[in-house]
Amino acid sequence: MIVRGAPLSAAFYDREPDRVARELLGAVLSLDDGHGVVSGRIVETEAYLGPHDPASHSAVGRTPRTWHMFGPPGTAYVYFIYGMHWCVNAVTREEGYGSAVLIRALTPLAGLDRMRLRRPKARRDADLCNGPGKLCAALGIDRAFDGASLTGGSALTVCAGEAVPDAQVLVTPRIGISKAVEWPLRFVVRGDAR
DNA sequence: ACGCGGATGGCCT
DNA sequence: GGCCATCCGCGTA
Repeated sequence: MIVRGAPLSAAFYDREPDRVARELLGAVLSLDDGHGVVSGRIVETEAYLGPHDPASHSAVGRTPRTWHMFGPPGTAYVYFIYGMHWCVNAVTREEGYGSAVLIRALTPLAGLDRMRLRRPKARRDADLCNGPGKLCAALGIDRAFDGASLTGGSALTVCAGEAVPDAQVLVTPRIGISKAVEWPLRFVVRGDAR
């Protein structure tokens, strides 16, 4: 069975973040930690448009924390939040612009045994990766991957998967933010995330 | 099935 | 000093 195609290219990411967020649904995020591959199908994303988007980290400018959000398209921007969680983004548009897509949920595909070890509190497999902090814990994504390329050549990659038809895509406002709360920039595969 | 609050630490003002 | 692009457990129903 084919669950994973070629890595998505820099050209894929070098477009408007909402477009990339929509098309990232169905793609496969995978991390090879040297013992094997841990991966999941992307089922929830959010677009952060850039410096003019009040909810975007890039709105504060290029600081040490937000540095890699201004990197070239296809870069991983990984940040630490609430004193204990990591979250991973895929940088979009041209280098220096500052837009990205937050990966919010995965359906586990491979390496479930390793995910369970890293997420002992998950009672069901469905709870392994159904949140931005949870999926980073399950895959073992942390500061070490901030600035890594997702387009191949690093241990963390995003590969083509089965396309998700429009009829299965739900668009809603973004979650957990306090600015620009109405903007419809969250993309969810119906019935698959949350 | 909800809603609420505590944990926990780095970063910007 | 205050604010987080969160998660989890506990309370009420």
